[in-house]
Amino acid sequence: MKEDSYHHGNLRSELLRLGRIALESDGEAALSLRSLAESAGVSKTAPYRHFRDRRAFLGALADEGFRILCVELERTGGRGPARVSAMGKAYMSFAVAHPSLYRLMNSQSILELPETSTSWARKSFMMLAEAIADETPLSHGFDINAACAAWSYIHGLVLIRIDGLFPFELGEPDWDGLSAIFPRPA
Amino acid sequence: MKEDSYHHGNLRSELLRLGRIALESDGEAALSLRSLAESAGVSKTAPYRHFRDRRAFLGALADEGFRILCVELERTGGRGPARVSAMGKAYMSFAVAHPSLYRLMNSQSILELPETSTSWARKSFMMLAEAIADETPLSHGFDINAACAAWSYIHGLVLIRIDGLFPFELGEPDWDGLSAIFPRPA
DNA sequence: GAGGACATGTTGGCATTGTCAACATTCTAT
DNA sequence: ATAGAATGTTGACAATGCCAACATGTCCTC
Repeated sequence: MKEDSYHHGNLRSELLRLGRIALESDGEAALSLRSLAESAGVSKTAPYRHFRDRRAFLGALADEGFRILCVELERTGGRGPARVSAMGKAYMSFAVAHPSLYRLMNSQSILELPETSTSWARKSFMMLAEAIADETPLSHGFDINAACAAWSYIHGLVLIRIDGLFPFELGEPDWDGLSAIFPRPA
Repeated sequence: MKEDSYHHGNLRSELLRLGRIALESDGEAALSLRSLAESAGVSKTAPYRHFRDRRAFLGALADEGFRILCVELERTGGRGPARVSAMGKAYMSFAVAHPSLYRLMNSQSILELPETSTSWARKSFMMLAEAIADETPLSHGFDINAACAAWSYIHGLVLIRIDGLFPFELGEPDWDGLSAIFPRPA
């Protein structure tokens, strides 16, 4: 654990910490393992002892992100419509707080990784889906299409906001109406 | 225009053509101006006579994409609800046909470019927004929040589909219900 | 404790890429 | 024809991902 010992002691978590910072300040494309290694005061290839390659490192960052997201979704209280809108808000808050991380977490090449992400990613989705299912009339049970529709809407809102896609001023989304929109009667 | 002349003759459009192909086959991150130049049978720095830098090249690709999208949205006929759902379908079809291009068109760093995209990008959005406005009760007029909500939903659906985010089988979205969902009465 | 397996870190190197500067060739307009 | 603008080429530099070979430290076993 010494500062100047041959072994760093915490390199893996230190790289992840620096990676989070670099990711949010300059975006994924600009993130390089070499420069992170330098920041950590370690040689250029040291990171490869902890991550198979750059993609695996990004996968680990994304995995962390999903874990945090799960915690924040879990923390939302309430039941029924209130819970759904609280989750929508929490989801948006997370994305606005960590926009590059949010993009990374939902990027194709990262979610393709077999070893990382999938479980936490799936869990965070299931939390949303279940909150929506609670809201569904019981006769319908768990409506996968309604869950996907709701998620699509939130995902779209989030991206349009964090990517600055919308060319006009926007008010706060109508979170309270969220559960009223989905699911709709067939 | 000769094959082996010093001047290529069509380098700009040839690079764009090759760029579209490379973009869809390997994704944006793997696209390199050097390799495109080589494919075009031209030296590694020739592209810089036509595009300021890599980002500007991607911007030109995105611009083309928006132009095509506008054409395809324009082509959708109908009025009222039918037009809205037709546009939703056309939008999705475009994205599914050119997923990497769609991602590029909606990426932050590209839309930041001052010279490209903005006008066509804005136009394609306005087309969607106006179709939705047509559908809005006239007393409401052009409801920017409703337009954004509808766009968010479609954008989310598209990304979830092209990025393969959804961990379950999905049915076709309920396009016919689209205009019934947004706008909703305040 | 001695010694060896294993984890972790380092050096040097290679290929790819973006981009610049300096130079070459061709086209266009006068 | 000739000057100047377009367009293309060569050579170079720095940054990066990643590999191989080697160094150093940790830890477990005897």
